[in-house]
Amino acid sequence: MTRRHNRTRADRGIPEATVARLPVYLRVLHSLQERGVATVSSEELAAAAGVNSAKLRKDLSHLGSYGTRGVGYEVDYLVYQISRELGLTQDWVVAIIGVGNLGRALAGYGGFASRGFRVAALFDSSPSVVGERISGLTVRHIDELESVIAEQGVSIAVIATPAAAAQSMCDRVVAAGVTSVLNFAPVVLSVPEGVDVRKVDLSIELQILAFHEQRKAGGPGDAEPAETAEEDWTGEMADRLKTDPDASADAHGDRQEGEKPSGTSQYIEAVEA
Amino acid sequence: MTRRHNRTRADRGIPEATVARLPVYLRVLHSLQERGVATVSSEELAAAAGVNSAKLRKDLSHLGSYGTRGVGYEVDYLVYQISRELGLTQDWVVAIIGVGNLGRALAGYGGFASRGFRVAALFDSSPSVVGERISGLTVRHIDELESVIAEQGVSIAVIATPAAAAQSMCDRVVAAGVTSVLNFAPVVLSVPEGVDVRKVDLSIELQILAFHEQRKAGGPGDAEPAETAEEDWTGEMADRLKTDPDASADAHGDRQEGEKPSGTSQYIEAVEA
DNA sequence: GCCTGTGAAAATGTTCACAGCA
DNA sequence: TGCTGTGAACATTTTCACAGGC
Repeated sequence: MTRRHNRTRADRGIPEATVARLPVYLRVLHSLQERGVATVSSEELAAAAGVNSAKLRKDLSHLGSYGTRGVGYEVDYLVYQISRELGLTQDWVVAIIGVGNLGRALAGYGGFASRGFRVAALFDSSPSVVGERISGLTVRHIDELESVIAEQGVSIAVIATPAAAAQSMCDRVVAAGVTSVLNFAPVVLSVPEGVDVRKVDLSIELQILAFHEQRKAGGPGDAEPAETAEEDWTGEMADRLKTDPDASADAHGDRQEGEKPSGTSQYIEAVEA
Repeated sequence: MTRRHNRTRADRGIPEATVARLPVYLRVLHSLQERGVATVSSEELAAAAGVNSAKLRKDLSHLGSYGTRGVGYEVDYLVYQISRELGLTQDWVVAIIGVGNLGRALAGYGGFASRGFRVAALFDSSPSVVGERISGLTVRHIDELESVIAEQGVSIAVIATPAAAAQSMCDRVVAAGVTSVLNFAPVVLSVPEGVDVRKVDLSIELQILAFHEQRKAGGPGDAEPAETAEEDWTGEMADRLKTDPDASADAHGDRQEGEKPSGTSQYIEAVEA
């Protein structure tokens, strides 16, 4: 009883794994539209999306029976169905918090244009940034956060502040009514029930790649797989691994990293385009 | 028989889901180190990392028995073990391809400093960018890609080019010897066996949030769950959904999007003022 | 008594393989 | 014949719950 109606055809319960792939299918379908392709088979679509065709068919079957046996899927129709399922047939109002290097890149990113998202406001705390015009928007001071979010009906906030400011900014946007947060700061945000958070994190991605890269060579440290517990561990190694960065307070508030490696601070994560 | 040695204690087969979480634990542990915390329980660590404690314990158990019953885990030691497992006790040489808004943000991102990653080169094709100095590095022309990758021993490439250039740049870095790629361009990259690709994609994340956001309101279109197949579909809706953006070629080669709402692009620019 | 490490159960996700419709 | 839609097998991941060491 997740939703009000009694389960129908496609059922309202689409698996998370499927939801995460629908945007990929949609992107491929869009480019097929551009190339004037009218129909596509699960095999072709799957190949272009980088998944196996059985998986693609099962994914699409969760939305309903939108294909034609012996033929394939009609591109336009499928685009419409997936868009509708993802909620892209309506507009979502987005606010970007933190206008540093990353925030600028995001604000200037035409990808929001991928229909469905409208960046309505940019916020920063630094006087040297507030008032600046970026991609057609004037950067506002975070003091205006609550009022602007309410006025504009922002429902998605993109947090692109330094790690130290992320949680407090998150708390504020949530208190102001935002129910979805996309976090680019390298911290684990905690939010109340009912609020969704997704994170994008460059250093995590790099570390995962490093893990596999190491495997291609040969096990951890590229040496013996470490048999016993204490093995080659020495207290002094702890120091080599100490100079942390992450959650370290930025002393200040909302300046983005990059320019000056202020103290030990660094980080501010990832991104996207 | 994944690796050469016969399975030992921790076994070389760490689940992917676990690998993806280790960096998060590591980040939390680093901040505990900074705060001078010497020991932590699975409950505390899990809470800070935003996961359930049973999951955390199982994850760590894949690395070995590094905890003490009745006590918890020694922070320094765990940092060392996770770092080693992730391959962060050695340095990985990184190259960033594409120095647009995003590439700059990435290049200036101190997060690489999180030990283990060293940005050794920046590449772009635009004459107006080549030669520029960013974060201590001089931007090189992509013609030098192959030679620099070989010289510097780059093993991880970060692709921050427009969608249209991504696959060809990927092919080149792979041919030059790179075996791990972090892709920020909105395209599905295809690579030969043995090469790892991870993607970071803003619009996909936003779309996933939109899906859940829509659910909080009420089903697709916020209207009837669409009973029959043809339902409210009309051909004209196809047009509303056509003017794609994403995979659309940028005509040029390596300029980042944002500045010029090239052609059909919408939103972003016009919005607000 | 407290907290780790882990079997076993449950849930989720993937792949196979084929029935059945166009 | 060709390709979708889907049961059923398989694989992975999560969660439970508790045995056992400190």
